[in-house]
Amino acid sequence: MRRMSEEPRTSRIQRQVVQLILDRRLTAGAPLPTEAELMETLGVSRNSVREALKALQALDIVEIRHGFGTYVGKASLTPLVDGLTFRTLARHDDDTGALAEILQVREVLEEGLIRRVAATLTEAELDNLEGVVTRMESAGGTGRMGSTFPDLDREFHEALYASLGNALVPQLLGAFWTVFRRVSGARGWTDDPTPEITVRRHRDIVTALRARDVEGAQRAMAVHFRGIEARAAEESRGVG
Amino acid sequence: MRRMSEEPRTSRIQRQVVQLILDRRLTAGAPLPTEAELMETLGVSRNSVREALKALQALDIVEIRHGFGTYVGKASLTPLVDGLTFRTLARHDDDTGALAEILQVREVLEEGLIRRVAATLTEAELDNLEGVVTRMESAGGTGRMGSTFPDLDREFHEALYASLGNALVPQLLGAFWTVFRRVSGARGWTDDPTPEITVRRHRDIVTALRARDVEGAQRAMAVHFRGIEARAAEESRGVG
DNA sequence: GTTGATTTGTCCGTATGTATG
DNA sequence: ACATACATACGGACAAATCAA
Repeated sequence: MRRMSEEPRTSRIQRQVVQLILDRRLTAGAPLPTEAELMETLGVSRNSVREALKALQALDIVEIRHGFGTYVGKASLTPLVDGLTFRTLARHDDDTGALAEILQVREVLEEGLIRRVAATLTEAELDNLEGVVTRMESAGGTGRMGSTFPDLDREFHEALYASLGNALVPQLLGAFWTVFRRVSGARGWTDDPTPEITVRRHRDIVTALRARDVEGAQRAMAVHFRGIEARAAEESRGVG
Repeated sequence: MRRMSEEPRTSRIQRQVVQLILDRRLTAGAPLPTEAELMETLGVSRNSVREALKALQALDIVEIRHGFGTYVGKASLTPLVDGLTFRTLARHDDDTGALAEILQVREVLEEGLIRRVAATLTEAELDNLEGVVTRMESAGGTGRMGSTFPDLDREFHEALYASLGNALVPQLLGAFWTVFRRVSGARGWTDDPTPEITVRRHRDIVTALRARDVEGAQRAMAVHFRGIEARAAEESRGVG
């Protein structure tokens, strides 16, 4: 007769800590019991507590501040970023494939999302978007492309879907964007060689949105992604 | 004179282990150095090694088997599932909001994706989809709904996008699906009260696809999601 | 089936670094 | 400068799980 294998202590502690957060209705930033308190409450050693907290920290469910305390985390999508980055970098065989998959998901998402915001975008929001494009233009025109240009690109896509009121959307898109950029950096890719064209793609999107042309906006977004895909393919060809 | 705060040891070890996997071109399932070897190679204590490995395990970048060894993980999207589940459960204020956000992302994704597969789906794949729907029908018709019905629903949506050749898509959809189901379970929601309608929605999708009616397929998918949203809203209203 | 070797799981005690007052 | 509270890190020890002889 073999005893059913029990759950590992660390996993159990992880669940218990999560349950504690849920039960006490703690929100992000709220202080958690100290390691010593958790040791006593749960009846386990410090090592077990620490290993469980480290795992939860990796998921951004708890945040540990050295010499200060442990707090409820923001549960951001950084674990997704880390995982996707690792996946992409680890697939040496199917090099450009993993990035292309992420790009396709982003493309499908944004082409669908832009249809939904096209009708609800206010003039003020359109002005804001146009302002971002103008800043992209001046950033790209001043010779060498600083770190601001990609950030403005990200800002554009985030601002575009702000009116949806869906907090998950910008986080997901931001996660994909960050993975793309990290992998690009790790592979030593050059910056956008034709920023003027990229700026124009964005301006086309705003123009279509201002005209309340839903189909045109989606088409402009699709064209934008064709450019990104072509560039990614070009870069990976140049490296491989 | 204050020394610049150094990077925490555990974080550094995490990066080093990841780098080791990348440098040695290890793929999922490949054995990693033992804790003792890592201790010596990296010149750190066993606890530090273990905490780093626990964090990487939470990200599914490494897999630890008790009494056996440590291996390269599959880098699945389970961290995303854990994070989204926690987020949804932790937001007591905006209860149904977090689930609705996930549902909206899934909806935008699937409505866009079905357009792309509509043209490339083979007759064999359509037959397979129809088979899944038929099994759903019989599972729902036999009185009480076992655990097979939701699984068949998931199988349908996964098989639908298999021809895309994008491995990320089914994983992402599967992650959203799992979160939805876990949260439903945690809230004690009942099973689908009208399985016949759900089955019909799926059959409508297959019918449209078989007719190569792209618009119709997208519309059928949209209708399907309207039903899911309505049910979710109903359930959360009944609980709240 | 038992034993032994290997590897991870858990615990303890101690010392050190960090942030706050 | 000092004291307190807390997380970080180390070394040693034993328990539990797995596999192979």
